[in-house]
Amino acid sequence: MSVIMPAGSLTSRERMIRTTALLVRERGIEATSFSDVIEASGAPRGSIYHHFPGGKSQLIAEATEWSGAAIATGLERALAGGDPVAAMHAFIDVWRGVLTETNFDAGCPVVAASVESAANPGAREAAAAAFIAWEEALAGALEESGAEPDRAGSLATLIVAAIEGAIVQCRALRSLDPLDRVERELATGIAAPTG
Amino acid sequence: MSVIMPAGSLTSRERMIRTTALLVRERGIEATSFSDVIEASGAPRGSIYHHFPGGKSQLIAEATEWSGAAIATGLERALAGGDPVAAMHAFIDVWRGVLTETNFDAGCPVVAASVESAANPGAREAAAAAFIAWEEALAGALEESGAEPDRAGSLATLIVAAIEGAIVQCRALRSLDPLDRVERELATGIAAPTG
DNA sequence: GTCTATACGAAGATAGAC
DNA sequence: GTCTATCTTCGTATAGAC
Repeated sequence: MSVIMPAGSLTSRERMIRTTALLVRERGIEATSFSDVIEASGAPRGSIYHHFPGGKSQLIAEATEWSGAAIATGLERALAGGDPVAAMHAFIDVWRGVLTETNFDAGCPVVAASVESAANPGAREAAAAAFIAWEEALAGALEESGAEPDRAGSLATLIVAAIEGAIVQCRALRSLDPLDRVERELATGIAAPTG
Repeated sequence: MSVIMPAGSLTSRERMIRTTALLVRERGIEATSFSDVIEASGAPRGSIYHHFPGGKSQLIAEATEWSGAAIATGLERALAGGDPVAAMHAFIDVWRGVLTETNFDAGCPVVAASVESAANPGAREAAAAAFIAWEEALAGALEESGAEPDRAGSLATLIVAAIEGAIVQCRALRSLDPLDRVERELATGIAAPTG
């Protein structure tokens, strides 16, 4: 890669990774082919194995890693406001946007990586790392705003699991209802933690 | 199909559907081929398009439908005891068994149907029907045991979403921790519903 | 870094015999 | 209801020129 990299531009390699992530969140891993990535990204066909000598496994793993990091960044930005409940609403709003803008065709690429991890161990590892990173960020924010350290971790896992599960349901039902319901229940549960 | 059907036996067609469901929960839809189903079920190759003239789309849709119904049956049986919280624990225990017995290779086939629904509209519809059926059963039981009708529905959605999301995380992490944490949080949340 | 050409296998699907 | 054979398409991956 050249040392000169104008701000805002993307290398062919980066475009391929982003495009792969976008395709995977709609079709899944196995249904996303090199041809699809080439066509959608405009990347040159001959450079696939130059940039990704490990072939599709490597491309998928890197796309999953990129997705996990991108989502983590968005989550951390929301959490920086200091209010975990408000951050959760903002985070859910982003997913609402993804679902409606794609007519419920897109979901979370990290979930796809887990569901189709049998032939993609690298993607599975990247998915695991993503879940851990998201939940650590959430748990830290929950603790800072007064949650018992013992419960912050499990509450963070509940939030991530419920949102991801709701997204899956939204895609199947082609409706935002599951996400709306989960948001409502999570908000009351976090605001009034008992037990 | 013959009229004579000894109890406990399965037709070739039924075996194919069950086997497909088991393969899909491990590999996903796209990574499950006819050859895999033939080999794993022992079904004769020449009968695929006899039983499923709609090809793979039909087989996948029927396998998703069967999975949804099987899980609904298990859930309703657990709920028949009259204690929704106990039923939830029992339900989660079943998933713990699936995860450990398959060394975290298997998840929920209905989730796979949603994630890979782009090329499988029939599977998507079957997944949607499954989610609705599970949540109606849960919501009914929650109402009967005293939950406000208004909240029973959203609580049922939260439970299903959280468990499904936890299963996805368990597969990625190869650990039961996410399911354990979600179970704990759900139990306290249902036992002490505020808001 | 990108190109073309191609090898090679596997997939879903169909036809026609038994 | 099941078999074999085959068609066609598409997938990943590689080789070697530019």
